[in-house]
Parts: sequence; structure tokens; C-alpha cells
Amino acid sequence: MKIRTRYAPSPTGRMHVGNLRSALYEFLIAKHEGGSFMLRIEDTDQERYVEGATEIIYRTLEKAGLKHDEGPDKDGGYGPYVQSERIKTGIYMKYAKELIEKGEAYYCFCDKERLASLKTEVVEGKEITIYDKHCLSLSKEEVEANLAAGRPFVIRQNNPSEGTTTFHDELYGDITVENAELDDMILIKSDGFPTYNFANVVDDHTMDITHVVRGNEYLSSAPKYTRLYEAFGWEPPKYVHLPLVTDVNHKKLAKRGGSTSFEDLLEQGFLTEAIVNFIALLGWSPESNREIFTLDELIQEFDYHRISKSPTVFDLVKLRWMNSEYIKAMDFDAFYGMAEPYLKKAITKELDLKKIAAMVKTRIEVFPDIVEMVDFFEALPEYDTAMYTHKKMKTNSETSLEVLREILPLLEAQEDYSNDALYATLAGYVEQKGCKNGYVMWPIRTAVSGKQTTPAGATEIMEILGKEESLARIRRGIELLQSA
RNA sequence: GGCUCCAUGGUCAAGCGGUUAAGACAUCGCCCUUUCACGGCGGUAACACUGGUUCGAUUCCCGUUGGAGUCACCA
Repeated sequence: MKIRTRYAPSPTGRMHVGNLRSALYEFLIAKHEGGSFMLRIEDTDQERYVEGATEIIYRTLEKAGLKHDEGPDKDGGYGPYVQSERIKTGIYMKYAKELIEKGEAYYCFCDKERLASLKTEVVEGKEITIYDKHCLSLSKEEVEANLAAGRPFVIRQNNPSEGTTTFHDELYGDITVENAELDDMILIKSDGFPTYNFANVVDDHTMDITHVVRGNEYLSSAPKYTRLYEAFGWEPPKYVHLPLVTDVNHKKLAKRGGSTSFEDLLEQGFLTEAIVNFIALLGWSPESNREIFTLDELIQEFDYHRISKSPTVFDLVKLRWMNSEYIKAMDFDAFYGMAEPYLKKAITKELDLKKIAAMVKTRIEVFPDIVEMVDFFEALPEYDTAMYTHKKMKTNSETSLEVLREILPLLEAQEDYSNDALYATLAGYVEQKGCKNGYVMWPIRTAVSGKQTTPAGATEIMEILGKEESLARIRRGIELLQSA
């Protein structure tokens, strides 16, 4: 049978990398086998709905290259694909009533106060409630009367209090729990909407989803879903619970706080290809040692049996490295297109930005790095003369002053300020002086940049700066060294 | 706290009874070099702890410890 997977987000904001990874794995599992990948919007919680969040989902999936075969915008015969629209078809209520008929569910009229009285206070301020099946004992007549009186109700799953329930996960194997541990969770809320727990099962089944792929925070509720499948007499799908993605403190990535949504990363200057590549490796590894993959290559390679079980720390440092790899591999024009805004942010003077871009291309990890790297072209920063001292170059304030003084007339006389010509001049000086290259290059580069590190050598910098500015900066260097 | 899951270097992670326990990021050192960077080379660094099973456990089983998740009319 053809594999069908689905990504079923709720429109509550930006997609963090954990969600995106779920979507990616769902996509890859389907595509690896030539199956289809579906998008379903889970908006049964009207209170949490965030305006524009659905658009973010579309935009993110599209940017990441995760094209869905079916979805709200692409009917594949299993629609509607938005739960709030599915509600209108009456499907959830119909199935809930079927369960009531079977004795697998029941009406519950308990109000908030009674529920609150069931709460048991436990550590960390967490309140735990186990419903006591109070309304299960209501007679058919009592239920009818309550319904007729218009009393608000919910529909609850009726779980057995004895025995065990076992389900199979493709990665975690068989997991068994005591039925007594299973709370009678709410299937239909008092507003008539289904809960996620119920809608999910009904939708996955009626939409012929073959592989339910989701984060393992759902592992503990999976037995209840299994009970639902059993109650309906439906064949459960294959489950693939994904290891958790955590922050550096090993805590589950929060939707709020932290800046690990896909869009945040984009804003921080990461490339979509690098992000996708990186999150593919968050909990999965290929057979080979390769790490750089295009999406198509991932489809080829992705075997979900190689997904690991232990949680994964989202390591921004390694993402930065991977991003730098992608930047280095970028076509120059494409790179320039993305780099230009940052170059212009740092430089307003008429300088050769393309040349500067080329310098910076192999040295940045994310685009915003550019600003700090090239701002010295715009204006010579304040700097400490201590920078002229470098033990490996065998330079210090005195030697630098001497070199700059001696080199100044040569540069003043020089007409050709191309990198090669400048280098030839300096090399000639070095030879005549009988010293190491760095002995003269270090002070010049320092004088001309005022920086400890630069994206290029002294002569390249002078070529871009031009004669006038280069000389001014060297004179300034001499001035500083003299007064020091 | 109950339940569930997880456990190889700082991080990701290979390994699926016998290995000098890969590789990547980070870190450190060296080389190269028109500084730094890039690049090249190399180093430091791990099987959480007990018992078992076995001729032999990182690998299988039990327990301990540690970590995480979950316990809503949220998804």
C-alpha cells in the first residue's frame, strides 16, 4: 500500500525547528517510498488561533521545499483538510455517538467546580486530575433529560479500569500500559468541537494515513488513541514517534521564548537549505558519514529505521558551521544578492562592494556577520596602539613606527594602487630590509584597518580604499604611534 | 508524585557479542599564509553504575542512578 503521511500543525504562530523537523521527516518518509504527504490544519481550538498563522505554515513549507500532495489548497479527495471545516460535516459527532452506542464513550455533565474538586495537588504546582467516571453511571433517562434540558456536556472516552493496552511503535517497539492509568479523556468539548485527541484519530483513519509520525511528547497519550482504534474496530496506523529536540539545557523546545523558529533563523541570516539539511540530521543519520545533503538527496537516503531514540540538542554552533559551508558553495551572484543589504548597512562610501563581498564570502557563517567584518572600510575605527605588537611577527610600536615612516614615501610616490602593484612595492621593501613579510605587512594592515582581524590582507585593503584614504590612515597610524 | 521513554566525548552521532570504539561541530596545537580567517595535518576528549547471561559485553537481561516527556473542555 502506498504510504500516506501527514503534517498536522495547529495555527498558533511560527514553526519552531522541532515542528519543522516533524514535517520534514513526514515528507521524507513518504517521498522515500514514493508515497504522498498531506497537510492538515488542526484548528479545533478557537481560542489559541493566531491570525496569519496558517499563512506562516504554507510559507514555511514552501520555502523549505516540503511540497504537500494534498491539503486545504490541493484537494486529493480526502477533504476538507481543515478541521474546523470538517466539524461542519458532523463527522466527529457522528463517530462520538457511535462510541456511545458501543459503550466506549459517554456523556458527561460535570461542571468545572466538580472537576476542580477532583484535583490532587502535587509537586511543582502541577495539578493532576483523574476523572472518576461519575457520569458513566447516569441512566439513559437521566442523560436524555439532561440533554433535553440543554445542560452543557462533553463526551468522554470510556476506558477499562483493568487489563493493559499495548501499541507498537516502529522505533520504540511495543509499549504497554495499565488501563487503570488511562484517564477518560474528553472527545467532544462542550462547545461541540472535538479535542485534538479525538479529531486526530478520526482524521488519520478516515484520511487513510498509513504512518503517523510525530514528536514523542505524544508517546504517553498513544495508548488512549490505541484504545480508540480498538473501540472503533479500526486498524491502527504505523507509529513513528520522533525523539525530542531540546535546547542546550536539554529541555523541550518551547514554542515561545528562544528564537528557534524557522523564520527567526532566516532573520538571523541562515539559508533555508542549510536549515533543512541541519534539522534532517537532528535525530537521524545516514549510513555514510556524509553530512551535506540536498533535499532530493535526503529523499534518496532517508530510511526512518535509522532515526535515533534519544533526545537531540539543537546546536546552533553546528548550524552556523553548516551554514558557512552552504555560503561557500553558493554561486557568487546569488551570494551577492543576499550580502548586499548587509554591505550597504556597513558601507555608504563609493567602494567596490563586489570585491569586498568576495573577500567575505568564505569567512562568514551567517550574513549579519558581514557588517562587523567590513565596517572598517567605511571609517577607521578607534584602536589601541597595542595592536601593533605581535610576537610572531616580531613587531611592536617602535618597529611599526619605523616601518610606517619608511614605507610612507614609497606609497606616496606610487600611482598604481592595484593589489599586485602595491604588493610588489612592499615586497621590494621587505627584500631590501631583509625581514619577514609579516614584519611590514602587520603594521600596515593594522594602520589601514584599525582591526585585529580583517577579511583581507593589507594590500587588498589599500586597493579598495584607494590612495588618498590609505595614506591618510597610515599617517594617522604614525601619529598614534608617536604620541604613544 | 504516578506513568512512559531515553542513556557512547562539551554537542550531534556510527556501532547492532570479539573494533586500536568511526566521523562531524566545538576546543587545542602545528603547518601554510600578505595578520586573522580559509585550507591542510595532528592532539585532548566517551561506552553512567551495579549485578547477571556468555569463552567474551559498549552491544542482551535485571536493578540503581541520571535526564527527559506526559498527566487540560491545548494541540
